[in-house]
This record gives sequence, structure tokens and C-alpha cells, in this order.
Amino acid sequence: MPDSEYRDIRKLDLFAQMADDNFTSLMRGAYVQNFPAQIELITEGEPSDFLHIVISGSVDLFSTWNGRETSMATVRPISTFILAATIKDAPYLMSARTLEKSRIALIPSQDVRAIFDADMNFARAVVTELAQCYRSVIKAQKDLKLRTSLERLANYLLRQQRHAGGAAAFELSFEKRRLASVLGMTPENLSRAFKGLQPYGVSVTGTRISIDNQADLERFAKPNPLIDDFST
Amino acid sequence: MPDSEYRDIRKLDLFAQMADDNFTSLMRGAYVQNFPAQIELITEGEPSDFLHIVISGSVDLFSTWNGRETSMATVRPISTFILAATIKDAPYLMSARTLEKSRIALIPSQDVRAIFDADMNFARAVVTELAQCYRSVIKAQKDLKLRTSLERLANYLLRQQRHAGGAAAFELSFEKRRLASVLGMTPENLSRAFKGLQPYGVSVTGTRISIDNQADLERFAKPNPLIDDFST
DNA sequence: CAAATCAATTGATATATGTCAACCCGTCGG
DNA sequence: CCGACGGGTTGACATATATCAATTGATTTG
Repeated sequence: MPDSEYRDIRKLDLFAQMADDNFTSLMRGAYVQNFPAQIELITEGEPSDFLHIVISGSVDLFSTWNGRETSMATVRPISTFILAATIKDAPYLMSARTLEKSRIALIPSQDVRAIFDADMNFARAVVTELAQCYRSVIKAQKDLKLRTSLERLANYLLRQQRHAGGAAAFELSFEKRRLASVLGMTPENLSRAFKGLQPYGVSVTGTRISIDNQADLERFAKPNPLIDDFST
Repeated sequence: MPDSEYRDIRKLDLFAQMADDNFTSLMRGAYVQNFPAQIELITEGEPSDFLHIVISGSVDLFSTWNGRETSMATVRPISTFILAATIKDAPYLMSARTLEKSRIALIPSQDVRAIFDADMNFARAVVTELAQCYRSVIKAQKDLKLRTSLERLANYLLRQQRHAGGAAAFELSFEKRRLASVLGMTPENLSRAFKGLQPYGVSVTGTRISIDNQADLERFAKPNPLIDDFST
């Protein structure tokens, strides 16, 4: 693993505070691999042998049941996924596939559990990270249960706008069919939802979104930190 | 706090392995209180000053947005709630109200965080509990996004049946309007959904459910451990 | 006991969302 | 350049779900 990657991983909240030799020993057992796009990295139901870290590229977490499929989340550099399964030594609840060419680090789960017991700072970081993940899913659940698809899209656009720096125009960070799945609707419906937001000053050209009337959209979307603020 | 309650709390997975004096010191700062039914214990958005433990009765976790409300989960004895907010020292994401007369223990959040740093076994238990909570929400999310309301009800009944011991007939553990909210539908729709399951051998009288054709219902519901098995 | 209350149900209807088929329009490879 | 392909869009339609209003039936309360 190149030195710069090593240092980038070290900087993750999860690893930043732990003792040097514990981090080194975690990394010693780690693999780093490049994957092409559209590769299924893990499959739900399988045992969780590795904690995964996305170094570059992006990964889609999705689930299937009875022939249907839904996108649960997207993982972008640099962050980890399936920490909970690793900690519990339980089967994956979600599958993961690369969305593009990606570089992934794999840390054996048993090493993570061992270091967890040995390093108080790491343990604290794991707990904080898990609590964060938990709260994110609760927010997503509230979004799903309390809002219509139009409201979900409106709030998604506001979040994305903020994430992109706050300018009136910005790019969607992934293709619309996947956005539809993340938001819990069909691609056709998403297309109509974009039209449904036109009266509130939203215009779309390809992946480029422009919010022409910020106040109007916010009045409609009614964003709420307890649902839309991912930092708390 | 009566000795029997003290011992019951001690037996919770979260506290079972920790050192005696750490547990004692946690409990020293704790309050125990009796609440009547329909009391709002916590309100979403407020700071998380206490970790709560339901000793008897039951508590509804719910959320609101824009005048709508949805039930997120029910907490029954003996277990804790809002662990994640306590650990992160972040605002509650859900409100909680007693469903019936309930006895609740309150442990100051800062004590929990302090003992977490001091007791490795407690830390490990907290992580396991959080990972469990996280996975439960992921399952709930899959349930919501991948299934229709009829399928959700069918699988709920199968889970409830198993929880009640597996007999063909059993009681719903709470009122239908709340069940509807938990399943993400209106009470009217739940009523129709019960009718929709009649062809699969489900009959309902008040809160009593009878599954007359187990195989038929399961063939329709297609239960899946990665969604419906709460233990893993 | 009678009145009031509230959960549950039912029917009629409106709205939201999904499905299917067709089409448009870029991109990519021969 | 052409044609195949795939994502996106659109329209027509079907289905799922919510809403509203009315009724029932059980429970509570004065």
C-alpha cells in the first residue's frame, strides 16, 4: 500500500486516535485491491470476513428480496462499510458493488475485533462510528415514512446542493436510476417528480440541477435537521 | 430501587459483563420513576441527558414531521433506548411516550460515557448493542423498501407468531392503529390488508390472530432471515 | 343505565405510485 | 457513417395507498 493511502486511512475518524502499533498491525493484515466497475464485492447473507474501506471510486450498498432490488446507500472515499457486521461477526445484510473503477482495502474482521479489545481509543471510535451509522439509518427511515416521494426528492436536492457547496446549480453525483432507487421510487416516477418540482423553481438538464428559487423550494421541502442533517 | 430490579438490570447484555463497582456507580446516579400511560418521556431534538431503561410497561418511539407522525419501534422490558444519542451526546432523533403505566430507569448520559471509557467489558457490550440496533433498522428499511404493505403485514404476523411461541393462534401485542403506523400504513389500510390475507388462511377476531394455513401464508410472505430474523 | 368516546371497520373516492410500451437521444463499436 | 445499445423520458393505464365520511361495537364515564 502506498504511503499516501496509508496516511489517508490513518486519518479516518475510526483510526485517527488509536495507538501506532495497533494501527500498524491492523494494516499488516490488510489487502488492497483495484476492482473494475460493476463488480459485486460482497453478497448479503455471506459471513463478514473483512471490514472494507473505499480508497477511491465508489460503492453501492443494495439489497434484494423476491426478485426486487433497492439501493440502500452509496459509499465514497474515504470511508468504511459493513462495520456492524464485522463487529457482530454476523452475516452481511447488504450486498456491495463497485459503481466505477475502485480501490478497496480489506481488513480481516477478526483483526478488527482483536484490536478493538486491545485499544480503548479504537473502541471509542468504533462506537462513535456505529452510533453515527445508526442515526443515519434512522433519519433515512423517517425520510421514507414521513415524506412523499416528491418531498424526498426536494430534500435530497437541498442536501446535495449544500454538499456541493451551496451554489444554485450543481451536479447530481450519480445516475438517475440509482437516485430513484435510493429515494425509494421508480425511474419513471423520479422523472415525473423532477417535473413536479418545476413550479418550485427546480430545473434539470441531464445531471445538472439548478435551483432558481431557493426560498420556494425550501418552503415546499421543509428540511429538518433531525432528518436531513447528516453531521449530527 | 428494589433489589430485584437492580439484579434484572444487571442481567441485561449491556451491563452483564462489566465490573461490579462500575455498575454500582452507574446505578448510584440513576433515577427510577413510575409514569402513567401516554406520557411523553422525551421529545426529538432535545439533548440526550439520560439513557433510559424500561423496567416494566412499554414505550413507543415515534417521530413527527410537518404534522405527520410515525411509530418507529416499541420498547419492552427489560431493555434500553436512545443509546446512540447518549453515546454521541447528540439530540434525540425520536420522541418516546409510555403506552401504558411504566417504570423507567434514567441513567445520566455523562455517567454512561465515563464508564464506557473506564470499563472495557462495558464498552464491548455497548458496541454489540449498537451494532444490533443498527442492523435492526437496516432490516426495517429493507422491509419498507422491498415489500408492499400486504407483504409487510404477512411477515409481521409470522414474526409475531414465532415470538409468541409458534402456535397457530396468538394475540397482537398492541393496538391496530399503532401496528399500522409501525408498518407504514394507515389504520384503514391495515384493516383491508387483514382481509387481503384471508385467502392465505389468516383470520382475525379483535386482537386475536389465527393462522389456519401456515404453508400458504409463508409461501406468500416469503420470510427471509436477512429481514425478519431479529436475533442476527 | 345512558351518553360519550374511541378504536375499528367499511364504502366511496382521490391521489400517489408502479407498470408497460414507445420513443428519444446520446455513446460506442464496427 | 451506421446501427445497436442503454439511460432517460413520456403517455396510457393499472394498482396501491390515502383520505373522507359514515357506521359499528366496545368501553368508559357521569
